[in-house]
Amino acid sequence: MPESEYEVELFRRDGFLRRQCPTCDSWFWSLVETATCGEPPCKEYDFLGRSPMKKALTPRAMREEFLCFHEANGHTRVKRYPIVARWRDDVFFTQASVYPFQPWVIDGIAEPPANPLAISQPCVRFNDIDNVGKTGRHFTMFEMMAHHAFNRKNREIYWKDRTVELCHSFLVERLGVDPKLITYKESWWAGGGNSGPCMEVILGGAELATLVFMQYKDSNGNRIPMETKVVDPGYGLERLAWVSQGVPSAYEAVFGDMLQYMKRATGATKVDDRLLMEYSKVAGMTAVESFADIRAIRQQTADRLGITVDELMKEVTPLEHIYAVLDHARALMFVLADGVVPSNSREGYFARLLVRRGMRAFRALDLDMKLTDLVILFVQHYMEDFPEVFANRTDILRMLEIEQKRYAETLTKGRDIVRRVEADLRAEGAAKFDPDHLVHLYDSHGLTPEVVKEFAELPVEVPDDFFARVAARHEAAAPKEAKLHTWPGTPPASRLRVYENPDKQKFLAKVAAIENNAVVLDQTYFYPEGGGQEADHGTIRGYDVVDVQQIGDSVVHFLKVKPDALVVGKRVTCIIDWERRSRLKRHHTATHITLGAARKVLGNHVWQTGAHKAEDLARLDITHFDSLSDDEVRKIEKVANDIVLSDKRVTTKFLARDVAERKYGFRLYQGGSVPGAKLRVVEVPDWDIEACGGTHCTRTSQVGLIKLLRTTRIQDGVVRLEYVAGPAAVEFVQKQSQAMEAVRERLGVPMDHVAEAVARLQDEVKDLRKRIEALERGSIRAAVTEAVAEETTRQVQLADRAVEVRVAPLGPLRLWQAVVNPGTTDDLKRLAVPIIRESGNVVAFVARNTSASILVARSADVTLDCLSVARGAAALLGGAAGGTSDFAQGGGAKVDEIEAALASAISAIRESLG
RNA sequence: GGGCCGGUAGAUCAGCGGAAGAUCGCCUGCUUUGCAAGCAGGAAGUCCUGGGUUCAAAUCCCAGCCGGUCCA
Repeated sequence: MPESEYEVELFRRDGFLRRQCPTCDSWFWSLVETATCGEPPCKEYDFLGRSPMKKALTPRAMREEFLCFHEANGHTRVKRYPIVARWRDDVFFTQASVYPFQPWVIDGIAEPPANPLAISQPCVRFNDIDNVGKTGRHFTMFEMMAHHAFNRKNREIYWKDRTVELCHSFLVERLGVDPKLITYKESWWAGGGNSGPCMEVILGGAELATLVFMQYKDSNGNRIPMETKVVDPGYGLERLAWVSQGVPSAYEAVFGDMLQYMKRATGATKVDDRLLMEYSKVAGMTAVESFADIRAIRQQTADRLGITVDELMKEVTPLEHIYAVLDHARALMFVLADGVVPSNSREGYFARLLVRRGMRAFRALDLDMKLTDLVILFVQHYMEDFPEVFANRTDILRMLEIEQKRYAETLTKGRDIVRRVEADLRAEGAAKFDPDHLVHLYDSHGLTPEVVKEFAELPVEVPDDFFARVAARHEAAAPKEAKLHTWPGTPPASRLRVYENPDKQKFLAKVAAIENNAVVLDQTYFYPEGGGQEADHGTIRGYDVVDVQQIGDSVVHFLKVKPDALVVGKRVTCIIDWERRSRLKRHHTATHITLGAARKVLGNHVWQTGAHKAEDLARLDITHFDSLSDDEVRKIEKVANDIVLSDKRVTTKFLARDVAERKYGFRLYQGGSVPGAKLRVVEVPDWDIEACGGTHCTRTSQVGLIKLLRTTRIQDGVVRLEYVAGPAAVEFVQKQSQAMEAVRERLGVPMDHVAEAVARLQDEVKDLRKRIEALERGSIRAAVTEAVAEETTRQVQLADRAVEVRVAPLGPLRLWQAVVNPGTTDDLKRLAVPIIRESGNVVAFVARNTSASILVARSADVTLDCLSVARGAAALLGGAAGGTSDFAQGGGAKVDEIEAALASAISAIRESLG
């Protein structure tokens, strides 16, 4: 790496020296000679118990210190961004302070809210979740503080010199750190498609910050200089607070009161600080990648302290669980406050993961406590700095309660499942739960090996590669479906003018390009499919337009047939199918109104996760933790229609992205990420505001009736509403009342008695069916109980018809035969069962339908192999038979052979018994 | 978005190609001073829906609906 990349003014001015670390070979800068670069594993923490900072600061104080310092140095303090990154579709969560500015701001498309700015951004990362609680430094949720400067091509704010200077003086002047203790380590940063040089700021063996100078865009192996160079430093708030306090672990520094509360609740005996410090030191030295690393840390710590690993773990394990549960509760509070609904997919799954891990930690601690208990405390602790956690507390706690209940149910069920699996294992003679069973129990039933261990009596063998085995079951890749309508290559650019005049129904345009059925015009008022709204239809010089798609900078019209009469360069008349457009418009505005209604009725956690507006139906997917009750559906429908009737004005306007975000917040991003510097903001006043590119009614009253048709829970945490509006609603209501009227007429009752009448009919059918069965049985039984002296024919009632059954004495037994035509196997069964329930009977019945059936059965006290008899007869029918020696059935396709098959069965029986 | 598991009596589930079952709960009777219980009998089923394979499907295959679970 060339030295010039890193040699900043501060280093020259204050006389920093550049040296290479003898252990890790990396280059670093410091004021005095130091043995190594100062960062683990070259050097271990030496701030524990003796902070290099002048004051011990809580995270809150440290945050304020940082933000004030940068305000004093020309930065504007900005509010934190949501922890759910709804403005982008490549990630679920905000994982760094720069995420809110990617991609629009750093690509130079949109303006930042201020420049330069200072922020403390809550982030979540789940890749280290296994280490949380164990390493002294890993969290799932943390605050990344930063002072960002976005250097545009013609407007440089500041770059490396000032960045390092700010960092240095913050540490030295504000936090009172001896400059001789700080080292700046040269490194290279890459992430999210960008890269650049960076400097790691090391103090007391800990990395406090990474100063990233983002200046390249990496695209397939090439490093392209960015037009906007971004100062992207990341200061770990938790890390800074920890170092300032010099306590044994970051958790001790961050969780303060809550930690004391938990320690009291568990009655955790005071653990020797020295032990924890050694543990943190060793953990700090290790890059933790697998459980083996954790094991190594434990061993090494124990060795240093001169105790066994067991002795160490006895002290430390309860604390690890306490740390984890505190971390998870805090992360949940933020994640749920920002509108994540726990679910089995997407971002919701991570919330579920936190709940389940948290509950398991409580179990391990043997504590009768819930995450909600902790979250209530965290809300109180954070409400001053983050009032939104207080505002949403009811929603947060409700979702947590439900989630806790669900996991409790999973565990209750799990206990039974484990018992059953265990019984099967014993039956097979297995002596233990092998890895395959454990993987299945986890993957399909959510039971971790530790939970299985708890429920099982057999020994449980957990393989070290357990999670790798689980992962191996999830490797199959999903094929992407191709788009229906495409243009080969890149179509020529064209102007989309629908926003300039959304009322234009007819216009002239010049044909710019033609490719098969696809046409590009120089300008168009056709709405291309987008934001869940289907494309406009219509005609271009008489040719039917069946689809319109935005492809790059172009709008492509797809025609029903190849437009042979169109000529490139010629002007053509274009007409939009206005009936379709106005239906789409109504459904789109109805969608915004309904979303607002769902939010109002169900709560603030309701977000749109998808929507589709067609001509005759609209649907909206929202986040919600349960399926909707009839009452909730009715309420949403009522509230939505109230808004329709209130005749509110629907406004649309273009706003700069940062202005819109500042003014309306992130509720704007309902439909997912929206591209561009400017957002089109659609507002139903006091009701709903969204960034939306669709076409809309100008007043809510134009939507007409909104009729909810049905709601389904399309996955855990997501409910789909289907509804119609305007003329589509009228059509639906007409069709439905017509259908209802037809039903009512058949029943011959007034409309309000229809349900009752149907219920009565159902009961009647049930009753009749039973009576028929009873009659059948009675008639057959009557035939059976009569004495038989010689061969006779008896009539037996079978459902709707009488069947002739012949019965003949056969020694002390009675032999029954019958041909049921038409008849099925089931008929034979019903006929035979009452007979063979009595003693001394043998039956051989055949039936004819689309296929032929035979049944041979006997009473329990008769000795006869019915199965072989049936087999012999079925062979004649061209089929096969099965069953047991006392009850065999079979059949075949040769329906004309039933008489012969019966005769053969009878003679086989006579032979065997005679 | 994808993988895996499941849907049978009011509840929990067994059965997994040849007569729809168990346990608990429910009803009736008997036993018991009472309770807990015991004994005998009984009611209770669209085997999720629709196609297919088969002589025959709760059972096998396909599609759908519903639920659970894991992964990204």
